[in-house]
Amino acid sequence: MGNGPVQRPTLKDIAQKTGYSINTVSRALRNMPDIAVETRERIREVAREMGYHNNALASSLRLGRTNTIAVIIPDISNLFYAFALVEIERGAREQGYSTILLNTSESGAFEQNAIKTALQKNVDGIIFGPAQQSLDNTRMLMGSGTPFVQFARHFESVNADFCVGDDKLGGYQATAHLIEKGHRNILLLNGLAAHNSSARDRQAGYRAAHEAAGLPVQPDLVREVSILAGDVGQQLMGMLRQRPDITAVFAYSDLVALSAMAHLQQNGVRVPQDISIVGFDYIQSCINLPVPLTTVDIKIREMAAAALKCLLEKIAGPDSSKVVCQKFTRTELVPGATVQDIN
Amino acid sequence: MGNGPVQRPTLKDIAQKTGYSINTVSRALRNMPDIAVETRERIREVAREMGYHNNALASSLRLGRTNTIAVIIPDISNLFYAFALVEIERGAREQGYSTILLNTSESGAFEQNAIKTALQKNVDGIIFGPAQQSLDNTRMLMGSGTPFVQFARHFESVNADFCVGDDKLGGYQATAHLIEKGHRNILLLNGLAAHNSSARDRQAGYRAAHEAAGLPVQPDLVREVSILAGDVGQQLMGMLRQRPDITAVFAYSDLVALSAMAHLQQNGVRVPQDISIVGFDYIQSCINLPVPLTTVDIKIREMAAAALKCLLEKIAGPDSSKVVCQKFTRTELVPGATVQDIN
DNA sequence: TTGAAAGCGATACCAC
DNA sequence: GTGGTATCGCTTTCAA
Repeated sequence: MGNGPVQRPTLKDIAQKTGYSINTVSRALRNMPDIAVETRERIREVAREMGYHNNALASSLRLGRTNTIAVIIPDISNLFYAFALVEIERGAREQGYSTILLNTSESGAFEQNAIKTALQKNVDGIIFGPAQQSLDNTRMLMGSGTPFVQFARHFESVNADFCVGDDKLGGYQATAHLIEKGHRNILLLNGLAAHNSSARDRQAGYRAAHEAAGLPVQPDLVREVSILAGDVGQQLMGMLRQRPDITAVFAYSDLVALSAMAHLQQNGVRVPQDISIVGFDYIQSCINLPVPLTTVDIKIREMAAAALKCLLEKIAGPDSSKVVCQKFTRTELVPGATVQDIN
Repeated sequence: MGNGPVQRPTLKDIAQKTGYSINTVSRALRNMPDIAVETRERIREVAREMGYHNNALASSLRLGRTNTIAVIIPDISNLFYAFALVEIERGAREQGYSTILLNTSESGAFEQNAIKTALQKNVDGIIFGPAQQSLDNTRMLMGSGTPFVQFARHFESVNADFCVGDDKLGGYQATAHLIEKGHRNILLLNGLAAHNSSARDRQAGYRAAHEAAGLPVQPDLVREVSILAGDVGQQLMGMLRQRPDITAVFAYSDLVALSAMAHLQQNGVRVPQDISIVGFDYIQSCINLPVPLTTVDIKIREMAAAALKCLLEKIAGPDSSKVVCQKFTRTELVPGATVQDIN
């Protein structure tokens, strides 16, 4: 019979073993200056021997601070969010914070649970990539008193911090690029605009580019696909049958664009000879793909770093309800080899 | 002057407002049966009004359980780990656990800190994807009493739980496939084998396939690249200059393979006409890429699910030092379009 | 059915 | 320099 799981040693245990009080042990381990050097060394040595680790639960309870932030995002398997997370986690770690990840799968219900979990765990702050199924979750967050920053998407209707890309500009750049290359019938394979500020803004940019060029926006060329499920293929191939005059696709994201390309290829449609494609996000800034996708750089790292910086400022600041940062990272067109000049 | 950050309400606050004791409030909120229905409803209503959230710090401290697991992995921006994480996070959430993510960037030092953080936060268990810079960190984990499962890579020299792919089998399958298609000079673009059981085992498979076919292993055809940095290009192009008789590449991972393809393309080398490529991981099971890469399915989801299941069993079980699971997920060759038959 | 009090492990204030 | 003691917010005996 084993002697059961070994209990982790506590300050008390060290105190008993060394003969000092709990208080002294605590101060010694934290390198407080008012402890005799010998005492400190002795205590630290015993602590090491016993395999002592500070119990963050107890510390945090006492200190009212967990040195933990939560990252709540719609889909960690989306490279955009994955890369953002890397940046956030790294930056947070450097500042002494650990990161709790909560994935919402674009679901409002999961998101609500995620927020509750984060609040219950007393995180010091939250990087919040809203699924935007409803405003309620954001309101809950605002009412909680916990500092948070909206990331990648945001609600225009509330006054809160955000770091997002300039989606309208990006949508404009992508579309204008295609128009410039002679394309007139451009399919917008958008995300679900009803619930997604990025999708809405990119669409606004698409529209603006048409207007600037004196071209009509053709409503049937604006389609929405589920970003997650990847039902891109059917939508796309269906559209191309209906409107064989389509010569270009502006995709909501690089992932949608890549998925579209995969389906086109499977159906013998060549990119860019038959169809031109522009994506969004520039995930190739983080990963080497053998597909030189023309896309819009949304500055993933910059956006992530800005969001973290903003959050840490809010955490340090006296008033978490004060808006510190409402930032649009400036997008940039990245030419690749997926757009054909048909002029 | 604002009235400062609003303090989160506690049981005490609710007790004062309702006139009941802290105890009663606590029991009411947890739906304990020995509370009058009216009392319970009244209390729950007030709690809702006040925006009460259970303080998990205090609960956990008292209960000795955090309902949190840590995932410690080398690189979350690697799609293999990203997809695994999605699976783990989802499964954990379904079982009432939240997930702390700790990224080690393949660094032993970061890994040590990550483990300390996890232990200090009293996570109930750890999914541990070792960077394998040294065995020390794993030993620390074993000595901690906290249940953990090695994920994706593992140390053969210690008796602990793991869920990994059958890397040797996979390496064999990939290499045998190339040999079968007539390739004789196969470049292995491996990870750093000194510190990585996957790299070692895949190389062993590469070797075994050669032996089974009666072919010599050519030492200069085995090269190691940094998986992270992506110095794939230089290594690869250099090798091809040195050994123009190379007709195929077996890459450590799909990411390395994709990166290799990108560089080949930039240098006018065609895949598969000039060079055949086989990858590893089958990330296309999770993402739609317009590159039909021939690869080895390592069963990401299955592996992740198995690791989580194993961990939860250990958490529930009486003795966390008892080894519950040492699993190799069976790999499978996935034919794509990046291998040329040159027979 | 409800309340009082102990205790989880750590930190901070105040004596000595 | 060092040691008591209250406290963080919650759960759990044990009484009433």
